[in-house]
Amino acid sequence: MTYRRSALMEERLANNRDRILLATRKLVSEGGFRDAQIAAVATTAGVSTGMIYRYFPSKAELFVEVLSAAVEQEIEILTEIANRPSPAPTRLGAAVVSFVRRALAGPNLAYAFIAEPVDPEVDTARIRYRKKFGDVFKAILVDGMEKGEIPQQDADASAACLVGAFTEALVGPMDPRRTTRATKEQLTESIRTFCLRAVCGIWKSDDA
Amino acid sequence: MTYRRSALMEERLANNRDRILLATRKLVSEGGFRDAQIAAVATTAGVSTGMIYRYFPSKAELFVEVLSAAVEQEIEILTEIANRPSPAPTRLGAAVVSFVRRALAGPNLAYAFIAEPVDPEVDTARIRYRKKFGDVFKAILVDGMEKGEIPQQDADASAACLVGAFTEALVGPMDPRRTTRATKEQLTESIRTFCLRAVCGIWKSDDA
DNA sequence: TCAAAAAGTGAATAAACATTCAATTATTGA
DNA sequence: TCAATAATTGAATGTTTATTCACTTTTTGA
Repeated sequence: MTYRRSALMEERLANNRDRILLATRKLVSEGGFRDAQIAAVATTAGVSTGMIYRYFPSKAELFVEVLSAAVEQEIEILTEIANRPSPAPTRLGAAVVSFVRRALAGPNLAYAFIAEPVDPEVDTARIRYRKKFGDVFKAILVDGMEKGEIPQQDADASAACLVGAFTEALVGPMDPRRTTRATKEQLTESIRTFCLRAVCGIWKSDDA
Repeated sequence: MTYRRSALMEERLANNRDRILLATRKLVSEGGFRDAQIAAVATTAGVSTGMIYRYFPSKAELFVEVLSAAVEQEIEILTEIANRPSPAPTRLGAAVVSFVRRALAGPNLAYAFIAEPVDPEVDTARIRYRKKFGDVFKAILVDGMEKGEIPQQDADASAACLVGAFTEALVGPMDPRRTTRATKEQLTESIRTFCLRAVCGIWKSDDA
């Protein structure tokens, strides 16, 4: 054989893959899956369309990987909050605020995460990830109920409701461009209050 | 002129239109907008594809009309509940339960209402209708706050959260086919509890 | 019954994209 | 430098559907 991948080449390949993922993520963040056609991804990543198929078997799998990476990162952050030693309501509020702040901060995948992707394969993944997302909140609820910090309730239903509540409040009403910092903080606070009261009955204000 | 529409003909035309709308609604209920291709709609309605374009300028406008009719009917029911003389929390709980029960009862547009349609034109309509939907709940909240039945809160945010909460709880977790009547009632109750506590702090149980 | 006008049909057209692949360029080790 | 191999390209292909339109059938009023 007169060809074997050098370390440099290996790196360049990995680089290409990352560039494609990044480009996809960017497009999806800005305009949803709708705007992330293969041609657009290729242009944004600075590669050819054929290139993309060297790294990903199909558009659907590319989308799934983008979604998965985004959700896993998000879940990691929220899990850290969920495992803190503070009281369950405090952790829950902190988790909600953490997610909402990031979502309001700039273009992100929140919308694509909620919305229905065109592709059934991606859709399946999306539902799975939403469920996983809810599980973080469910864990806080279950823990809080055990410790008597949160009243008894249907943890599955409450977790789903929580996820629905703060995602809807984010997607629906706001044009992200015409929103000041203060308005955003106000909305964040309103959502936190809603979510805390929803599961605790009473709103507690301590941050974390 | 040797042709003018007779009353009978007029009726048949209206009938065709309705059949097309009904067929679209059926397909969307069962498989989302994805499954409602013009060809499928035509077959289901028992007309030709060309026919559809005699009654609707485009697929998008057909979809919007289906969505609009469904939402308006839903809003009418909920508005009636919102205008009852009972205390605001009672009305709110009743409205939530009313919507959830219908959604769980069988194939319906709940999913399509929440999910992202493929077409931007339909998407715009969808967001508008979701907002309208939230307004019914907002009205109950505002009224309840005035009467001191509901604690002061950001009515816009709470309304959005409510809509998100009960729609998510409906779409996410359940396979409608593998769910018993009892389970459905249980879920309905869990959602009601969540929503009531979310805006009132305390859960009251009276039906309506 | 007849001709004008409209309703109705569905095969053909068109547009939008994902995917492929023959050809080209780059990399590697000898 | 060279041949072998891999990476890369982007025009061509295939697919999926909305939409159109030339043609057929039905309806209407005289």
